Amino acid sequence: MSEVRVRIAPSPSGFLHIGTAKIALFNWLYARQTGGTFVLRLEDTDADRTEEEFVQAMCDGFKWLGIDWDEGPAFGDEPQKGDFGPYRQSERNQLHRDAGQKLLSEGKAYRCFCTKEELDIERERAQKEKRPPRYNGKCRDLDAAESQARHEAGERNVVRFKVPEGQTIIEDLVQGTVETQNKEFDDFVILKPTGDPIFHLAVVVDDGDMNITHVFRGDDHLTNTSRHAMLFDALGYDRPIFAHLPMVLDEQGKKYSKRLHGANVLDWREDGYLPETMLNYVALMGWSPGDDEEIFTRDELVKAFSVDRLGKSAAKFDMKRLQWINGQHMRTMPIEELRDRVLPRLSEAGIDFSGKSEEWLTQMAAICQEKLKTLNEIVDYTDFFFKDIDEYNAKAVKKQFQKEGALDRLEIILAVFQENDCTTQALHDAIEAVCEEKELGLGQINPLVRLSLSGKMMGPGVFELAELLGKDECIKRLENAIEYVKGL
RNA sequence: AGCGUAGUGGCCAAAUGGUUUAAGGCACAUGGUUUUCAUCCAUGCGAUUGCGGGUUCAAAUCCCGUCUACGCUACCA
Repeated sequence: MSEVRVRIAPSPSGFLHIGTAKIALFNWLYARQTGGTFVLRLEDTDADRTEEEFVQAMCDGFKWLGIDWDEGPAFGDEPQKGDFGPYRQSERNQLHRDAGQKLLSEGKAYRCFCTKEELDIERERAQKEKRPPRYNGKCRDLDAAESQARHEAGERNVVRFKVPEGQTIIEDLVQGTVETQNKEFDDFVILKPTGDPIFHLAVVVDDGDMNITHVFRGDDHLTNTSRHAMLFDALGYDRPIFAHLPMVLDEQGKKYSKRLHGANVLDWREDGYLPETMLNYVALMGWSPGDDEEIFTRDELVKAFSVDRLGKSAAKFDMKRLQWINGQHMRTMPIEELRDRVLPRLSEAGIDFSGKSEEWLTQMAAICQEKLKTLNEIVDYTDFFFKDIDEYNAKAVKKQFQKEGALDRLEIILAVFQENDCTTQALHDAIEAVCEEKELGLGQINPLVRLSLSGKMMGPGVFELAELLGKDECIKRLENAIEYVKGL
């Protein structure tokens, strides 16, 4: 068996779609696991929809996910890689034309002079009579010489593939044996009047010429695969092994629309999700490990992946599950790494942390690690460190500051802070001791501390955050809180 | 209209004829964890395996039918 060669062939008409990412992931996993080659090929034949910035945007998505390619086209700073180029379909046009001509000259295809209008009428009639809409093969048996003459005279025509008799059998890695009667297919077009290829011809030629051995793609192509198989055969290529994967559905169970937030994989980066989360989650939509393991790093995925555990049914996107997976990854991440990933989110929120030491920032990340579900939540969890409290959480004010005895308790807390070292341990012990002495519960003290120091009712542990805030600042904030409560 | 694929608790899914009174996780609920939110831990909740037949001693698993969803049937990709 020759070396595994797989590919992802997106049409760069925008961003990297979550569905494309899923397909790319499985191709990539297979390549990495087998030591094979992962090829990036751009299906950019739809010229007006393809722009260089789209190519860049799409590849930014791949890079963020950590899906790297061994062969692919040049763009931006990327050099062309690989010996099977060009890797843009638009630059392979002549190859496709030649393949079409070859089939024509071998009698495996023929020119069709039917007009579009004729065919439209025929199709409509078929619909009305509840017959399957298929081309009737009118031009199939046209005399070759006559056909050529009409073509040379400039008569508009397309080239159709002459679908052979018999049946086509595909051994799909996911779908199993797919057997189709060739008579279910009409003679489909392979070359447009301009001589440009139709998609089906182009992919087959490209996959054939690039020696692609395995094709993992969306199951929307399952029916097309029989056509492709016939084309592979007719052109004398070895057929690759196919694996048709179910597509990604949105939370309503519909095909993931491009317009939906989250269709772009980079939307998830923006929302504070980790690339390994996306890989992990998407892998679990359509593949399951044999055991109860659910959390996988990129490397673990490469190791654990196996073709025979791919599923056939489509899965709906589930935000809650994604969040959970993200939390799991955040928790196992080295603290320095979490710090470095979280800091840019603070910058984006306009928070200036340049005055803090690296050690302090690491500590800040550490006290949040067990609580965060997304990177973005860091802002809500820590912004009070970097600015004065301009407003106390209204609900918390009602629940804490406006309670009977709040002021007395704040005075007690202030005394504790004044008399003790401002460390997690010291504060904890001191508060506990005071609680016992005054017969108070921690629940009557800690929420007041939190609210006074952070203005919020949630966040990192109170003593931990107090230590990071520093003694002077804590005392100042407690005094402010006392003034505030007096004014109520 | 033909052909194709899928249908297991709200969601992801395991189990391809029997060790299953259908795993596990998410979500949800309750309790505990230095208050609350979150995390974590524990417990719990919840499925006549789309529906109807059949084969079998035995079916989520095999067969037939049916419904629903999606895909392909483009001079789109």
